[in-house]
Order: sequence, then structure tokens, then C-alpha cells
Amino acid sequence: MRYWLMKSEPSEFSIDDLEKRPHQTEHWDGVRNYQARNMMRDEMKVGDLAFFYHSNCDTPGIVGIMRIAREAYPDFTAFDINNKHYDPSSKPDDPRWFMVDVQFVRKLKRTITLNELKGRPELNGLALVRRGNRLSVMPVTAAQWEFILSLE
DNA sequence: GCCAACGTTGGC
DNA sequence: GCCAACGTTGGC
Repeated sequence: MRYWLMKSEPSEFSIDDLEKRPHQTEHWDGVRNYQARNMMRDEMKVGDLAFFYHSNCDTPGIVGIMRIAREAYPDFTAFDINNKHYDPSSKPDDPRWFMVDVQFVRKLKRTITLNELKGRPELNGLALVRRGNRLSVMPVTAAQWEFILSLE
């Protein structure tokens, strides 16, 4: 089993939105970065756990935990011309973009902010705290996972 | 294959 | 809203 961190802008889709979905499950659409796609498509497995990270908001940080509930399948929002993530180069018979389903596990007792994660030697190598990093899906080691939860 | 222009991400 | 840091695109 592996660990992950996945970013979402809470104004688009927040941990509270996920909690309220039927079965507390939703597809994680809109990833349009090859590195992130490859990790979702090739490495994420049902049962993996992921941090839910709120980006581009007042207090960026980790707000909860979710579980991968379905392995990668074509991101159909890329086929929908009315969707903001529409990509004409992704075709139903040759999809370019993929998504997984995620299921709510729990919220953290508090937001573990990006600010307090930065500069922690335990998190050296975590893409999130590397300067200029924009990856929206990234792997987290077991040690990094445990350390972050110990801050809760 | 190079690289300038452009678009996006996301912290601040 | 600004802008640095990237990733992608497309002309050559």
C-alpha cells in the first residue's frame, strides 16, 4: 500500500464537498499534467491512502485523508466541450487523461499548513515543499506520512 | 531538437 | 492581483 498527496482548490472541490458526496466518493478529475497522470494511471491502487490538500486558498495545507476507491480510468471531463477541463486532443478511443475515484476517510483535527511543513528536515524530498513545485499529485513515503500525522 | 512565447499553478 | 516557476506549444 502506498501513500499520496493530492491538491484541490477548495473553491472548486473541498474536503467538505467530498464528505457530502453519495458514498462519500467522487472521481478526481481535471488532472492535466503528465507526471501526475502517470502516477495516478500506473501506480495508484485501491486501498492506497492520500492526503487531501487545499491549494490556492487562504490557508494552504493538508485537511484530511481519503482512500483510493477505484483505479485509473479515462477522465471523461476531457471529452466534454462544456467542461472547463475539456481537452480536444483526448479522444474517447484514445484517452490522454485519467482519473481515480477517492473516498472520504476523515478530516484532520486541524489544518496542517504548508507553512509548518516547510523547512522540516523530515520532509526533505517531499515535492510539496520544494520551491516552485506545482505537481498536483505526488507520492508520500510512509515515514513522511507518519511524520505529518504526528503534527496533528 | 532548440528555444521563445505563452499559459498555468499556486503562494503570497 | 501579482508574479516566479514551470510545462507546453510550435516555428524554424
